[in-house]
Amino acid sequence: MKLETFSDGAVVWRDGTSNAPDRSRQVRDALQAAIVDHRLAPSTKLSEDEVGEAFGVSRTVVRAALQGLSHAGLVTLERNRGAFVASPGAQEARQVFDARRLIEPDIARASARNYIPKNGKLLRDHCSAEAEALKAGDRRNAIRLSGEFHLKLADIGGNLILARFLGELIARSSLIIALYGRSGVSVCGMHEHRAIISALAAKDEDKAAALMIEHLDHIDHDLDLERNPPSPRPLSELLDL
Amino acid sequence: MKLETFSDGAVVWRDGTSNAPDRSRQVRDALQAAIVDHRLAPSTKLSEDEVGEAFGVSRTVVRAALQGLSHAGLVTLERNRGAFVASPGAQEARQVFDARRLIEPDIARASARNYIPKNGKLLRDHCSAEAEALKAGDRRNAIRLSGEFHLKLADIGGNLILARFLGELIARSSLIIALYGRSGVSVCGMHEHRAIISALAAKDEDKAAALMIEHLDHIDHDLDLERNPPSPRPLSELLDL
DNA sequence: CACGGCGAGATTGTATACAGAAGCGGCCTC
DNA sequence: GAGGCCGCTTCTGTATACAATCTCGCCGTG
Repeated sequence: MKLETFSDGAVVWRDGTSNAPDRSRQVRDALQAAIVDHRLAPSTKLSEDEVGEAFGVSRTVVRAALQGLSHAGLVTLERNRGAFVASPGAQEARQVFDARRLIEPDIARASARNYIPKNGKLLRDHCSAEAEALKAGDRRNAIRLSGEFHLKLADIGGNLILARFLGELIARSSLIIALYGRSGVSVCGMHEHRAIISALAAKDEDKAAALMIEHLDHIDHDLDLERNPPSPRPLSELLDL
Repeated sequence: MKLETFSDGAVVWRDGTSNAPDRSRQVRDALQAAIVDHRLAPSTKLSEDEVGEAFGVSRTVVRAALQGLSHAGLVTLERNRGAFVASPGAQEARQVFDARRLIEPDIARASARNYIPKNGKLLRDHCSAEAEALKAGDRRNAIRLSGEFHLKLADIGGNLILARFLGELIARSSLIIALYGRSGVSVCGMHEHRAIISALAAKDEDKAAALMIEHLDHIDHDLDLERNPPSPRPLSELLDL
């Protein structure tokens, strides 16, 4: 399948995640998923050989995936030493959340502007899935869905560039929560998600933005950036696919 | 991009440009520079072999560089077809500038907050260099310096994550100006840069933000997003290193 | 004359081989 | 016994070889 570009700029440029038999991206996505839902702890070493063997691909492919993750800030590459799951410091954590506080209210506004009923159904279904995962104690899916909610909002907002930025920020947030989260579980107040949906449905931009700020503040207040020293060096090996 | 993490959380996150004999990054930077200052036109094909020969490296290194540029939105990769200098459509262009209008005022505010006299000197010197390049008709350097001014502001602002995002946005802006710019030359009203510096020196956050918005609007108004169809493209070869 | 299939050439996708750097342990020295 | 030096091992960095896929021109047919 090809990627079509139209003259008027209606570029439907979705990352070729779905249909492309792009092995490197598959590995990248799998690793990102594993990092985001805390199966791979910060500072875990990602040896090229090891990862390659796990996915049945050569180091070439793995390297491409790791470089992509590095660009997204989920992995740090150290020359001649290898790749490690990122372990953001307190300062970096603050900057990530500052960036989110800047971007997400604007996204919420845009979503309210662009809102159509179909969005509401999708978002509500999403929230139900979240609730279900949370109730079932399925922490992995709860975390993933919680982040995806914010991403879906960004998609509705319509600015694909901001959406991609936010994707990075959310992924990194997940790392940060893994390192500094207090409760860890109540990652994202799901009720707040529902409240935001209501504001969108009412096309109330200001309210949507305000609720988003409040929501982010709640997530932020669940962090303890002081107490936790960057983290020692646990070396775990859990790549259960 | 290497990330050094200290135990106290003081993350010094320097691009490994200077000391690292990282060939892939060198190629990436050279290509980015060539794209940004319009030596490489949008839609130009970047053949791996060709680029590799130009820099005297193997395709392995080139591929890494191209993938990085693709992630930054300066290059589009098409599977089994190769890499091309990106040719953003009108919609994408609007999104880039919308993102800048969102991020840069905040950066201006932060810069005003963090301002110390040393910054003023650096920025004024930078402006002088801009003026000089402009007067000398050195379009390449004028464009580059004009963009770098915004980046320096982001550095002063202190949020490295936003600074990196902005770096991407500025690079892409350069592409957009190449495609849709009317005058093309008055890329960035330099006087507006000076005005912003004054606002920073006065630590007047609101004024700095307002001036920044105005500045971005001016750049934006120099674009003609309607008229220009993405543009067909020749194959030029101007990689003067 | 137009259209569609087909094959040669070119270009990318992936694997593998080799070279060089970092880490580790043993051994020697003081 | 402690510390430092030097080899080995393991890993990454880079180049290259081979396979898969696409492009484009050619030729045959309707």
